[in-house]
Amino acid sequence: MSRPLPEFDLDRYLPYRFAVIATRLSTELAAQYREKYGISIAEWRVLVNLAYSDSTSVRDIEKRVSMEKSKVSRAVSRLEDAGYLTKAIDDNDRRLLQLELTESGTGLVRDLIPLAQAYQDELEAKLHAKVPGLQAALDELMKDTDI
Amino acid sequence: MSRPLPEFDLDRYLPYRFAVIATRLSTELAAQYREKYGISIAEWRVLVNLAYSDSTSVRDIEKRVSMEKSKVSRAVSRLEDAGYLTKAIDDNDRRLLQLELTESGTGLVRDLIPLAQAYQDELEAKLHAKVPGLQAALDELMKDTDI
DNA sequence: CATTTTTCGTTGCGAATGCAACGATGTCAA
DNA sequence: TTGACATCGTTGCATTCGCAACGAAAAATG
Repeated sequence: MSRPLPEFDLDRYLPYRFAVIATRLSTELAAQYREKYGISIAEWRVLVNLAYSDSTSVRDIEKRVSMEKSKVSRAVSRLEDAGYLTKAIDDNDRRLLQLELTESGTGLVRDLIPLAQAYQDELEAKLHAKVPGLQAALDELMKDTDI
Repeated sequence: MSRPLPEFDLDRYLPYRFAVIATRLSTELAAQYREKYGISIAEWRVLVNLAYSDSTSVRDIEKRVSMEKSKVSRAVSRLEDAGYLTKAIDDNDRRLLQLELTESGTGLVRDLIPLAQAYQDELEAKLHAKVPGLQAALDELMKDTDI
């Protein structure tokens, strides 16, 4: 007969839980963005990072979002083609790109944010008092890039 | 001049945070699994679900893990080819599959679990007292399939 | 300086992904 | 019973993905 399996509580296993929840949250949102504005999640992240952080290069975004640089690069190219941002070479370091939202891109972000905020509000309402504890835990998990 | 952007705190935005953390956790783990045992995350999930839950059909796993059924189906096929599980037709409902780990599959799970548990322990150590609050929040987010 | 090493962004490529469509089976109602 | 409808798992297909390799540029080394 085979030996018994080790004890293991799949329902508390954090990598698994995070993956499942992240997929659910993102899929829901992605549907809204794609349907209404024709952009993907990767593109959404690039737009919002340009609008709400100091990230200006592909590398800045890559680091900040833990997104593969090829994924960032392709998202940026699509957004450029759509006229939502411009690429320029950084004069101080000619390897870097300086990404900048266009008027059109800024306008798009203005439209996207209320959708995002509404979803956030919905989640926080559902979580009630659990929000601070959750955010504190997420802070901790984000702390080291290399867990 | 363009109107200002709405207020928005990207660093607290839950779908975004979950996606980033989930990617980090999974990527780290996936490297270990692939390197040591040649299996993907999708395959890992199928194996562990068969070992530690009552899921026996593709659909059970699909529901439990929020994984596309085609993804489950392909993971199952690869695992079958590798000899880790068997497919049988459910006699009560001939549309369903009854998936079952082989000896070899059970052995593999026995090897995988300590790795997974070590990672969980590491995360919990890092989170200290924040674990219960986090798990409670995750419970809440998992509650409704359709958030 | 010259040379080696590192960094940035892009691209090629094979693998994985999600979606829709499909055949087979089961369910339900007329 | 029969026909319409729903469900399960697979597969085809276009898209996306991650990784490695690359050229260009900068930094480090000597």
